[in-house]
Amino acid sequence: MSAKRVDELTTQLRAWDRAYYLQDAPVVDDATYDAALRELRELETADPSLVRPDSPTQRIGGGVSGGFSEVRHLLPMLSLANARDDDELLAWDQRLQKLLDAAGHEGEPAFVVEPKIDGLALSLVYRDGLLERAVTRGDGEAGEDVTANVRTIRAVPLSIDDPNPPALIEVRGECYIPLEAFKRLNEERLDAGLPVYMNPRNTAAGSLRQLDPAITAERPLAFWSYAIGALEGIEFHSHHEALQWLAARGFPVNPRIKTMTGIEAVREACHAIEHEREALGYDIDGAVVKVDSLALQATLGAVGRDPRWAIAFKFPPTTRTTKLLGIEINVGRTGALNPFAELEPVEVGGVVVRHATLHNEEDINRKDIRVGDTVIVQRAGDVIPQVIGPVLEDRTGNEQVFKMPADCPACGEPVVKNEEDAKHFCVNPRCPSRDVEGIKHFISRSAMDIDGVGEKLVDRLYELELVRRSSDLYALTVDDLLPLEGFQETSANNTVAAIAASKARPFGNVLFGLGIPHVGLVTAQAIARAFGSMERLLEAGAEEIAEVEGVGPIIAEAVAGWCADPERQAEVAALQAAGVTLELAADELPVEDGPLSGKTIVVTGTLEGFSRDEAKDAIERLGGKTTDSVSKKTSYVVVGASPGSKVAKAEKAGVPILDEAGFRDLLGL
DNA sequence: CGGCCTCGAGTTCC
DNA sequence: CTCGAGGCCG
Repeated sequence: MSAKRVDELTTQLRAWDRAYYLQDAPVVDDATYDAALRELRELETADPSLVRPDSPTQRIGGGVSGGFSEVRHLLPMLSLANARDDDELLAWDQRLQKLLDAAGHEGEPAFVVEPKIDGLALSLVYRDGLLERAVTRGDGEAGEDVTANVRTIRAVPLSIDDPNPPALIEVRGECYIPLEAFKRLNEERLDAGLPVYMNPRNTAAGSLRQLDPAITAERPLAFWSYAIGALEGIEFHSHHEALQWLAARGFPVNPRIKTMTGIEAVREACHAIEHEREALGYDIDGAVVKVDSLALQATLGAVGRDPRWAIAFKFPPTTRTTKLLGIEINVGRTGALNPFAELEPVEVGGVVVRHATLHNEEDINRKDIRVGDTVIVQRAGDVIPQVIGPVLEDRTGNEQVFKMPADCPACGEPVVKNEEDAKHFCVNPRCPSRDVEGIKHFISRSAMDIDGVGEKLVDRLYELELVRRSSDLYALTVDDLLPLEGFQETSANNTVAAIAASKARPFGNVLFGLGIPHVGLVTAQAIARAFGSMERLLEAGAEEIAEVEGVGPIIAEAVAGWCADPERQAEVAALQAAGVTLELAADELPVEDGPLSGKTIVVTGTLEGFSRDEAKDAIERLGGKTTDSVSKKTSYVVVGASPGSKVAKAEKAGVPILDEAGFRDLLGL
């Protein structure tokens, strides 16, 4: 009896959810909806055996979570290349046509054009039809597990409406807050005397990161599905087929998504969406164009992290005008003088902008930006604000043309500018600004990752002459910190401990932290692996350094020059004395005698189970070497999806070709 | 030598 | 995220 009623109520509530979120047409008032939900909850309380995992009452169930764990995506979530205007869109189409012609495809491909929702990308994994996991995009490789919070979003189905759901399907889409709901939310907050939220996107992001799902449940989050990721037990042939499949099974799919042929139709569709922008009821920042056929998508592949088969057509960003109060200069750790605009605060696209970068003197003068001008400020999406140019009609004649100072604003030494460089440089090696920025670089996440020492603290420690070089950090004591404002026994202890903990950072990160010009994290790690220790690197000459993969004469010279400087050598010695790791750990050492020793392996195309880095890591851990180009010396070429020209080259050179399964065998997996 | 790709450096805001 | 520059393939 009750079981039947539970079924009825579940079906009814789901239909209402769908009407509300999919057709944007609520068919019942809140009271009726709540009454049905309450009745269902009572029945379930009376007989807990009736509770189904996908019952509408089970949206808030997880309780308070203890933070969010990082989860690796089943397949990387790619980013999108941008087209800022029609020309760039047409250029993309031409590149596409050329690649397709080369691949023997005839005629124009079909495209799908979709509004690009300004929200947060999510990955929803359904196993056997039930929502198992929801993860934020993160860096594309791994994101945060927000399952408990996403379950509270009524637009997200807890189960797939299908009697025979696939074993596994990853649904991707955008979580967002509709503008109307956002306005209402802010009105409620005003009434309650709470501060209002700035914009829907950030509020949606904040809502998903709530530790208590009950709070997330109260936020008006919505969802559009727009892609499929990992799959098992089902196959699609085109993007629009996948979207239709989703729409038929209870997933919200944006009704403005259209399929068409020919770039001219695509262009018109993009502009049509742009014209509708204000009337949509949610924020968008462009249109996304995708090649419809999944086979063609595979043929086209990706460049870096951007798939070649899709592009984001960006709408011109929101712009505002404001007054340019002044132009200030930062001196970076490399000595580069970076001018930035001091602006009268102005709200652009939901954020108050006070500063904007101005790149260099030439750029400022080419745009004819003068201090005192009314300037146009632009902010695309949530990207860095830019000063586009002056409003010439507002000129009074009192504006000042900008000139880069002749002396460094931080140390007063003369500034140097080479003809061929765009930037001015302070070349004083003891410039305080360069020192401080160097220390900030040292503590940064990718370098020593010293939590508990922030930029402000570095500034203060430098002023107080407690820390003048990075190595001085390791001499800091609790007694040094206690007199500083904001430090108690506990916080001082934590800071000292965090600094000490950084001594164990891998050599590659330490080398990066030293701040050698042209040496970023990737290059630092390559050099670290090639030399094994700081000691060996210091002995090496430029020529030997240039043999490292990805290092040419310019970088090699920069490294050798750095190593030859007695002051740098003293700094290295101080770090050594402090106990900082200056050599590879045992598990990072090039394996002398592994199963792949002496083998050179090239990986091409996209592998299912490995990112490029992971594949490289796995090979190196077994003693093998990886390179990018196929030659007679290559032992194997590992070929993933959508490979490039390397396959043909491998065949020609008679190099054995492995697919992913063969690669796993090789690795002994 | 030209073009493509990858990497480095600096930046803003919450 | 973007711009510029270094490295490397063709």
